[in-house]
Amino acid sequence: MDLRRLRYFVAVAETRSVGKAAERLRMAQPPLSVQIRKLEAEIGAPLFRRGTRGMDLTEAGQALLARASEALALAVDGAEAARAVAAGKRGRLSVGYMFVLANAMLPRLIPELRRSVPGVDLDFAELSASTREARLLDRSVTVALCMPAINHPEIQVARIGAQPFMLAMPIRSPLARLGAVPMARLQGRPLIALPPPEQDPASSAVAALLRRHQIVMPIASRVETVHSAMSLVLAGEGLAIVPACAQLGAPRGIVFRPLRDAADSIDIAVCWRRDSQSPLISRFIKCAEKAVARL
Amino acid sequence: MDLRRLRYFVAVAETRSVGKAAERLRMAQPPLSVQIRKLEAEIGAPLFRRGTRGMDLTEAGQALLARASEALALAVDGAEAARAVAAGKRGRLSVGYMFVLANAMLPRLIPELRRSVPGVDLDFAELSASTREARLLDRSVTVALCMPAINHPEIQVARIGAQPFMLAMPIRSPLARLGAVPMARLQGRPLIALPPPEQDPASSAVAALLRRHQIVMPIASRVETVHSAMSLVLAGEGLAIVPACAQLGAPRGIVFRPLRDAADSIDIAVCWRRDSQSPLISRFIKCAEKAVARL
DNA sequence: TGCAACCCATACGTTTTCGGTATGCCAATG
DNA sequence: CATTGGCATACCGAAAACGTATGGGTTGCA
Repeated sequence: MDLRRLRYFVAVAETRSVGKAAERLRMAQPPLSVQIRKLEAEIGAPLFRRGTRGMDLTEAGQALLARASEALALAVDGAEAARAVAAGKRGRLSVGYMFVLANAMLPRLIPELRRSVPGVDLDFAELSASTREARLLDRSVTVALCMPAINHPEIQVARIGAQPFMLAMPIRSPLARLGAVPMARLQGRPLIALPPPEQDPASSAVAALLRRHQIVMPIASRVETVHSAMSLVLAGEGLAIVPACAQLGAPRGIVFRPLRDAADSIDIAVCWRRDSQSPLISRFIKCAEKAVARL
Repeated sequence: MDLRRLRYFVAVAETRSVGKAAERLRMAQPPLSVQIRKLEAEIGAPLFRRGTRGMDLTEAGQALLARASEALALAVDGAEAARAVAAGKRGRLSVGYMFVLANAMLPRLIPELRRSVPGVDLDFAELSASTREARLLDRSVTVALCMPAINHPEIQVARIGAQPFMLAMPIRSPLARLGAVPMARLQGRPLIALPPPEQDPASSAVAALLRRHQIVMPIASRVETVHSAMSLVLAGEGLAIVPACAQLGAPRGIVFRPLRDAADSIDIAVCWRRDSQSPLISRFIKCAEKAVARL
């Protein structure tokens, strides 16, 4: 069963003539006649009644015509759909993000994406620091918004921005009266820490910052997520050093202050599998850069 | 866009391996590999990710796979449907019948047909004597139950039975007291006649019968249909000479008597276009013969 | 009645394309 | 480092399709 034969068949059925169909198909009449007869032989039944003025579908031919034209349409539609997906005009983009970035970026990013890649199904998934690599590698997300970037040979990274660290504290904290907090004032104060570096590289940046200024902060608690850290800060358990974007969506009762003398910042990056050549990725990066630019 | 390529593509997609797919398709691996690459060239985008352990669909490939397997299924289904229609296992049979036969035959015929050709859509249309040929020739009915047969070079006929003529009269008619009515008793009585021969050959059989017995019956009325004739008989307008099967479904108040000395009968026939080679026709004839046998 | 026009079918030679075999290349494995 | 597994490439023989030329039937007009 050959698709070309079906295409020929449909043409003959629609023009009710081998000659007309041959013209439409830009071919000579005899080979078309042969192909139609071969199709009939393959089916095992006549599909046309040959009259003196052209051809006329038999009942069997009508039964075939309905399905054949549908199959034909599906085949070309399949090719077009594949091309559209390859061109990034259609498809699915699964976006993973880390919670710290959600409140700051998603409200900008999502409308930007819808404008940039209409016709693409978007879905969003929050990633934890411990699973984000796996989610990219098994393709359950196509791109990930990370802070900082993932370091892995199979994963490619585009830096789209950076965030300075800020100190989060309860509003009643004495440090809250300062416009910017000198690093020295952190000495000895309890810290709400995020998971250790092997799970979350962000915490290693904080550790490096403190080490460089020779500050020691006892660890009051380790928590998994930034918003757990916020809860503990609010409860007065200690201070947290977090990227500036964490301010958005933080509970009332917590204030943020820049750290004087600390130029450290943490990268915001888009990460994806090196072998995902989807053109949606570069479009996504453009959108993410725009969303970051307005932070 | 070739259906064979799509079949190959689906096989590779499902087995996730060129080698395995080649085995399933009973062909060598290299030509299959070539065909897949040609398909990718035709689409203009890679459909698979080549890994070290087999092939893996890209997003574009997934988009194609869904449509391709559907198109494939439609194509084979189309071929099967055409074969089924050609074999009379499926399709449509449009049955025309003349009213006189309806009450006598349809109650037997329809269940017989449903048993004999399940899966075939049946539809029924009453035919008038004046249009039955045209309805066959333009294929708006496939077969026609006629009495008597149609005589036309394009129309083929199978005689399936015959009906003797009977005399229809009001129950109060003096002739109703006889078991069989001698032809002579018809002399001079008013006749309800059907359309003249060029429109309805049945009436010519009646005319021939009367002529042979040298009976003259003045024509009280000409009517189009047997059931109009029955109404006039009931109203006392005259007598009617009709095939025996007209008894079924005739109104109360009309009685039927055989005509003594009149061995004439009128054929019941199945008629169809000579070029309608549908196998449903021969099945229909068998069913009609069974239905007639029990009259 | 004869001739031209129309349409589909058949025949044959040329070209395209497909499938098989042999082989190369790369990565993973032991 | 050799072996294995898997896909890609090269080349050749075979099959199928296309085009041209032609036959045969019917319609329509002179």
